[in-house]
Amino acid sequence: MHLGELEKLVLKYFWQIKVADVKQVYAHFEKSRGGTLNTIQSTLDRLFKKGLLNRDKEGHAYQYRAAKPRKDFIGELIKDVANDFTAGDEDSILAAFVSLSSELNDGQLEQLESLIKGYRSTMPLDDKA
Amino acid sequence: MHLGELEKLVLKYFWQIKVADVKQVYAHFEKSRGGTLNTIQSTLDRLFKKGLLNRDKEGHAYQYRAAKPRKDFIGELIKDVANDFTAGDEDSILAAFVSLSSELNDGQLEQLESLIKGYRSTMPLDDKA
DNA sequence: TGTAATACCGATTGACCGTCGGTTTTGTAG
DNA sequence: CTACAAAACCGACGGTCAATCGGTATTACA
Repeated sequence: MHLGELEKLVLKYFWQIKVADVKQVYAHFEKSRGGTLNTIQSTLDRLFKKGLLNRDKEGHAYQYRAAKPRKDFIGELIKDVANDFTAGDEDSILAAFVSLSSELNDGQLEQLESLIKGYRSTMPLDDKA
Repeated sequence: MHLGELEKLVLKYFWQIKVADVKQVYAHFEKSRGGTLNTIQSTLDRLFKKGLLNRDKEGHAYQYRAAKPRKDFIGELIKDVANDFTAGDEDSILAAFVSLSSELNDGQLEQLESLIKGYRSTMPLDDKA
């Protein structure tokens, strides 16, 4: 899944704002980067067609929403990266963790460790996920 | 850093093969996907210009090598993804871990945990990395 | 120094994003 | 029910970039 620069900005905006129609999105980006409402329109449409935004018509305009939480989306993208570059006989997700780990300092490692403990106590018996 | 499909394949190939010249790479991909030697040539050149392959001339031909280990490269890509989609006030790398964590099953969590223990004992005093 | 091997250059095609003007559709007010 | 305004939709264009490949320049070595 490849996203353009504006698409990324818009998606990030939706994770903050939860719901918005085209005019709201346009109002938000107008000052910071110019462009016309139509540009935003087609960007929302492209994101919708990519399955990254949902929408339902409410009165005149569509109300758009992020189709999935940011965490899920980032997780998928990372999985894609890992799959793209990991040999078929490896655990690509674990490989991704290993790759990322080298970027961590000690404090972050601590946080990560407790994070994992949290996960393991939350779903201790689910090993077929 | 955006890579095309062939570029990804070639890069993966180099992580296996370590060193190769254009003819070798061409020989490898000729059967599986066709194309001409020139296509491989320009792909290697593009990867070289992107800094993903190194090369030195040896006799007639360049000998190409991956410029960095696979793990480093994946780590960077993941960092990019995290930065692209994480709000400025967050720890994007940690956020990436959190995102990825939800993809893990219990067995993988165990492996990850011991992995982290390994890291922490390897560099226990380096908290400014 | 000639020649074959190789690198380099340039052009083309096909995606895809950002951009926007113009037209069609549609909700709603009167 | 109809007219109007608001919004969606369509189509086009420019720019970027990967893949492709033919042709030309370069170069190592016999």
